[in-house]
Amino acid sequence: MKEENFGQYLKKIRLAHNVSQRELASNIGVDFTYLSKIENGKLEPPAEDTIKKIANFLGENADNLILLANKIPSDYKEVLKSDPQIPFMLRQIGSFTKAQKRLLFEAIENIEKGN
Amino acid sequence: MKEENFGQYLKKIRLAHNVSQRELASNIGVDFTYLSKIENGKLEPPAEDTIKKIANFLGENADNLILLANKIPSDYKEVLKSDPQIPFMLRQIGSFTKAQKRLLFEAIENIEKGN
DNA sequence: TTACATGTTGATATTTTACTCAACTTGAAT
DNA sequence: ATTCAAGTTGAGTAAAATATCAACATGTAA
Repeated sequence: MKEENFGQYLKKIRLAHNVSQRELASNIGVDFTYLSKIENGKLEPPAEDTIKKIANFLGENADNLILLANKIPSDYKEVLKSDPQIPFMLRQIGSFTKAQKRLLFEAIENIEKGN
Repeated sequence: MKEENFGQYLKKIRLAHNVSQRELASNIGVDFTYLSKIENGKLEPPAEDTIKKIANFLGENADNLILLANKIPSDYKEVLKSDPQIPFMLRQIGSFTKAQKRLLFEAIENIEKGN
């Protein structure tokens, strides 16, 4: 199962919202030809800020789009720096099995609920 | 409690290892004057790759150094993309109280230990 | 006092990122 | 056949990121 790339996904959501390249472009403040090239994989995905504007205009989740673009949302920095254990934790999670991840998500649910 | 910056910290660990700017520089493949400026905050911290080489040469933790440089280790991308719930989780954790974080770290410990 | 190791500074260079602009193509409606 | 909206392509560019090089200063040990 090959991963969908940014360009393909952008085109898909843009069309799903019935928006032309020109319309999207003018609303987010870039040239429409730039979007064309991105959708066709001729250029790399845009900067994070531009991606956020796209997400915003199309009502999509910005984090997803940013990660698809192979970037890490820069907001995460604050979270990661807020506690020195968090970076460490993230690496641990990276080596978790699916079952362990499931347990983790459950644990988080419970912590949130205050159990 | 003001946060220590990259330059100050670099200088500290470099000296702790009794290494001159020239020695460190030549071992990681940059000009030593560049290190000088970084240590004195005249220039921004180096690229992630360069930071990794520093960490490696000085036997320090790369993630720490990279985060100090106000960057996110790009390795985290894989973890974040490995499961769509992880980015979401990270944001949740960002709004956790200290107590909740403590609970979370405990939970992770237990998951690892297989309880 | 010379010599040598270390560190600093100013000017500049290189590379990468993130785009723009002008020209052209394609397809559908009039 | 013309027009018009939409999309594509090639060449070029501006700014930010990441450094280098030459010159000089500073401390210290021979």
